[in-house]
Amino acid sequence: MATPSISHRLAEAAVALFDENGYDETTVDDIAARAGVSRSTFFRYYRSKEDAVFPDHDTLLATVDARLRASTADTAIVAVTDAVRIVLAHYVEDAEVSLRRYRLVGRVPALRAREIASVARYQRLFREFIGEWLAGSPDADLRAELMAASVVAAHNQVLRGWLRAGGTHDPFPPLDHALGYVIATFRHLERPQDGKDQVVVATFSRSASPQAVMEAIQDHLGSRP
Amino acid sequence: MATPSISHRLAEAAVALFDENGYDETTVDDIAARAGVSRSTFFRYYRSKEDAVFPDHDTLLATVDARLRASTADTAIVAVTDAVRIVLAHYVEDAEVSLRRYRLVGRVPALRAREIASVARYQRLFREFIGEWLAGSPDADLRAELMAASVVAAHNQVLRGWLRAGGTHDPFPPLDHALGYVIATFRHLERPQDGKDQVVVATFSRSASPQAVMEAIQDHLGSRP
DNA sequence: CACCGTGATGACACTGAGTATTGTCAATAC
DNA sequence: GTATTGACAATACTCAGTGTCATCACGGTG
Repeated sequence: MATPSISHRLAEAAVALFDENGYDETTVDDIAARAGVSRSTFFRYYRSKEDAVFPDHDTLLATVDARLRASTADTAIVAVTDAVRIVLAHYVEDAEVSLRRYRLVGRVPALRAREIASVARYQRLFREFIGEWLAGSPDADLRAELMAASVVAAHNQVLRGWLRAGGTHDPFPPLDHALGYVIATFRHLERPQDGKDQVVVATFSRSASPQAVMEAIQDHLGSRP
Repeated sequence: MATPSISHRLAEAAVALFDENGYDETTVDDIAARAGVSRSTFFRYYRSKEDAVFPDHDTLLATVDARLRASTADTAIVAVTDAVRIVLAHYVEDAEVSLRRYRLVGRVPALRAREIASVARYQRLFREFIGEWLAGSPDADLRAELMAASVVAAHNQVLRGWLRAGGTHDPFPPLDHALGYVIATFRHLERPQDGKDQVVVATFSRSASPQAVMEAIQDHLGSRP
């Protein structure tokens, strides 16, 4: 259409003004004026000034939630990696906007706080999903918490690297690497299929003393009480 | 002294009023009036309404920072666990206040956001410290990010459990368990001392097929590229 | 064509957080 | 005794966010 949606015009006006004049210096009136609507209309589309910077977070969160829920215990790991890829893909799709927002968020504490809060919402989602997946196994809550935190941290690390590099390279190989790392690290979280068919690998240095071997074994056993 | 510090009176008045009348329903004027000072005095002691709920976060953060900086690469793990214990100890010291705040934060989204932001600051601190510690090793940034996230997640999991239980039990054994778990999980993050003297443990199910063993080994190797 | 319901928008008023400025008073220094 | 400093109060201001009501465009209906 000739005139893009009001919602989109508002978001664009907001980011442009924040960029030009600074966040605190820009009033909602300014944004509404630039978008050619009234102040009240702004608040009809966005609950707050910050909201205009993160227009589609709720949608994305719902998408991730849906992807996680559309899986069984057998496909949990795939669901998690898929969900993370969805999020990253969302940033990559609109690299222009993502980069501008990244620079903006870096300069405005209020926006940084907002972003951190939304990251926490993803982490909570993953935690709940993984918690259900692991339910019944020992330390399920703890493990779910740790794995959710790691998954989200891995995503953020890759995303930040991509943003800092100016959104130039393809971030999915790094993401796969990072997620592979997380999954390998947490592989022993998976519930043993039938309790007897586990495969575990151990190697010993030929020069290792029996004491050193014992300590390694104790550490290993100590982590699964 | 007969009259406690104004700062303390303000914080107490704030939490009391938030408890009685709700957060949004309480104005800064109310808080100041209850503390027997003027509105402007409130803002002299706290930058915002939320600040009054988390009076000593900055101090605690500085303490943690100091503890981390007062360590070398050799003692990094001890420093991390110590730092986490400092934080938990701070909550336990004043269980009364911690519990009241926990209930309050659970009900007020604005406070929850604030708390999440301060958790992020701890995580950042740990990430930087661990990053320096691992500097030079492959994937140092990624590993630092993951371990910091896990350490913080472990702490929060234990803290939440303690708070939900009403602050009754001693949370340090659970913390040790959780941290032990994290450290065991990330043990292979430690840089090998001299590259040849590692001790690694591997066990195989007697019924495992050679293929299963090979897969396990490949997974193991895949996590250290 | 006149009428009517509906949904989007604007105009406006109000509350309250946070800031900045200025004034006042008391303690301490000199 | 006077000057300086610092803690607090008083006041006015900006602006985010909420709520209410009027207006206008519109599509359908009689």
